[in-house]
Amino acid sequence: MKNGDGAVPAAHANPNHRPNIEKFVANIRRRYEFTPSETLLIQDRITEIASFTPGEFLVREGEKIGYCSLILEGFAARCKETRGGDRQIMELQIPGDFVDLHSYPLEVLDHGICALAHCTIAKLYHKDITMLIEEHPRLARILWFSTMVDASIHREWIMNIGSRSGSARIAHLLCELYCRYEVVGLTQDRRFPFPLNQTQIGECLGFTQVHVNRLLRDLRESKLLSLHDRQAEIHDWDGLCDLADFDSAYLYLEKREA
Amino acid sequence: MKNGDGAVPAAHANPNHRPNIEKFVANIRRRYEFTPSETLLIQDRITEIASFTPGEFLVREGEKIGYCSLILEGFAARCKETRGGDRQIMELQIPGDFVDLHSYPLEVLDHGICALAHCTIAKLYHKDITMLIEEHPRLARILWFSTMVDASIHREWIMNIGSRSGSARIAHLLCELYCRYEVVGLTQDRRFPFPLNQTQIGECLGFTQVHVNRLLRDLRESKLLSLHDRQAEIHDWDGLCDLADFDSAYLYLEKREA
DNA sequence: CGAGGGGTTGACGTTGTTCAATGAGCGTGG
DNA sequence: CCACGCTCATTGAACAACGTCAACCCCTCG
Repeated sequence: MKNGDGAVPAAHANPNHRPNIEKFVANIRRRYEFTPSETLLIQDRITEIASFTPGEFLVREGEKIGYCSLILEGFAARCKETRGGDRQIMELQIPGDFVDLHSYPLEVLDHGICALAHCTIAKLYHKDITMLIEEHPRLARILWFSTMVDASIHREWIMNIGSRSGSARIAHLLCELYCRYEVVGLTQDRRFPFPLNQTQIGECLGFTQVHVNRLLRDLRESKLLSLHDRQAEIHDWDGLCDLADFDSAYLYLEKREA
Repeated sequence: MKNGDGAVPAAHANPNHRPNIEKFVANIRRRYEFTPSETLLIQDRITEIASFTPGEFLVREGEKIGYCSLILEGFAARCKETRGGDRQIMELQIPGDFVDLHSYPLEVLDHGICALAHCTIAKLYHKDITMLIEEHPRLARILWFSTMVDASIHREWIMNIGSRSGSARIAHLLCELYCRYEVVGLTQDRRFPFPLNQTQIGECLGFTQVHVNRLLRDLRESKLLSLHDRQAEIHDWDGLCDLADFDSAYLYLEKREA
């Protein structure tokens, strides 16, 4: 899974020496003007790349770490463990997500971050973030905004789990991911990467694996969506949005001032 | 029902009269050093006070407003409406909460904020926040932190609704509120203000009013907690925490550096 | 070849919803 | 003052949604 489309207006003359953060930049540029030189500011603060295999934790619940992780490739989840040993997933993270930027103001993370597929991440140390935003207050605003979109996604998940029917919950999860993948250019036709098994889908939505299986069968038989080979395929986008009562406003995909 | 905007032409006609933001400051001082002069910085930017009656909206979903609301007195909720006309509550807000600080980075709010008891709020305009944090970058960090605690609370609610049993969900809700009320000095013994009816409790937890009624009966009969006269009374704190699997870490109540 | 991870299905128990009726408390207008 | 309408809490009975347990399948990997 290499960066297939080297599209970003060359901030990096030499891609071997700077990490490829084009998907993160795509997320920003969807909402703000963002120049190649601003991209460079961030790239130059990244001194470490790390990778994780499925099941490994990027950060553990309660851990105090001095850096934030930007996902370059792969798939991860914010999660907490219940007393009974089960797990609740509270957000899915895809390439381009600045997944634990929350730890910058919070210092200690209330939840863990677990790789669900092989992940490559870039580390940005808190002290470097501090320097960046002191020199470029505009970046502070953009980063703050980015964490507030996470909060908005959390709220929509509360809505999803608390208020929607079983199949609507799954439909909504897939609608969200489709929209987010589209921003970073990882959809083709109506397909996108979806490495979760049925147990993990259940951990997102508060269902057992068996129940997820039955709901997925319903969705398949209604010709709305299907899952194959760690990919999701949406067969009827309008029908899916309608079932899910999906409105992408909470993802804040529109361009803004400033 | 008229809009509460400017309903009260301000306890503010008198410029010497500064709004009482002591509960907000108590929230900050629980986590950060915060001087009286820093308190003044904020007080002097507050030019308007407003009040709202139960059921009125401080902000409507999708509304673009130019200010943030700090709750001085009362009780409010972040909520969204479902297609079916039902409502999901995603966070409860008490005095001292900077309830829609989220709108500062987001500009438009993805959810509404509804008064559940008579509320008095102080308005802080976005342009004034911008000036404040430009001149005092430390405030930016404190405000960002404050919004990240909201995100952490959202995550715990996802956990609550997605993973806990019926009575544990109610127990957890009450444990959280007790801890937050204690920070702002509004508990006495094991009692604190709790103006929600059973329907509204259901809107927080994804239950019907009828089911909430039965769960509350169970909690009462287990001598864990009871609700009277718009107040909650906890009879067995340890037992309640145990049932709820409650750990206050996600509220970030400890003092921090910087 | 067997072990192990994932998906699928059936039978049955539990949790939560729906519909409906009843009562307690409280404010309003006659 | 009482009668009335309103909100809120309470309870029962029928029903739907979801979980639990268990079996079985397919595929991959060693």
